[in-house]
Amino acid sequence: MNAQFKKGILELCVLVLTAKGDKYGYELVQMISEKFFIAEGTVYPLLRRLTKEGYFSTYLKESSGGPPRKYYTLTVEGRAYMDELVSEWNTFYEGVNLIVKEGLGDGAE
Amino acid sequence: MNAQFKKGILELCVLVLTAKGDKYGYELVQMISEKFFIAEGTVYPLLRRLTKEGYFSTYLKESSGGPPRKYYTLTVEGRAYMDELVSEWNTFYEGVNLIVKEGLGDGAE
DNA sequence: TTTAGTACCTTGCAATATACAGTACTGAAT
DNA sequence: ATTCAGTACTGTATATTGCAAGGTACTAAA
Repeated sequence: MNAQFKKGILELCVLVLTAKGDKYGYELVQMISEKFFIAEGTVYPLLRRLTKEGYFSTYLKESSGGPPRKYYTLTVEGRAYMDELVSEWNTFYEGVNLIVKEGLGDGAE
Repeated sequence: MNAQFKKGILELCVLVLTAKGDKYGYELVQMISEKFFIAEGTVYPLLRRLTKEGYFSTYLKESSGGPPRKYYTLTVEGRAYMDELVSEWNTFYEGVNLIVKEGLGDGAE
């Protein structure tokens, strides 16, 4: 999968995936990996950055069968930022799809 | 518009927009600008790179009302690469939309 | 002659995904 | 007992690419 496509989108992904409930890093890696390849080394720095920017708060929790997990909770600002990104994403991907349709010419232009 | 979203996608855009007929740089800038913001300084280097990589061939043509235009013609390799990118894009945006749906929970998860 | 529009080019910067390397815990297989 | 796979998090160096901001140069209208 084209690595460039993911720029900015992974941010959107981790934000929306924590919207309905706290998630830990490794769990997010697995959830996103179901849809397309993602490197572990990408997610953790991203989560740290978003936390630093105030979009997440975190807490540790013990795990049976491994080291403790760091859970990420979306803050109020995080939720607002997520809404903004989702809205931008919708505008964006629809625009791209129009261009693709226009270019490939399935009779709709 | 989030600048990161466009990484790699502008490449896809200029390729598909030349699929049905040769286009010149400024024209591509205008076509893409109808859907979302794009900086002129982004498109020209991109077109040069894709030409260097063998995906475009070019020719100059006089214009009434301005300097000569540089037209870009999609090569056979360019078309193959475009097909690949379109396919990757489709997989990608559908994956992202599933994640967004999953996260925002409109009952479909 | 000055401005707006057309049309192209170039450089430096910022953002971010990846590769790669490392730490550390648990449990099953050798 | 030890090795390995899986879980879980951290950190750094690198490559790619979009943007800002500058520039050149042509035509036509104010």
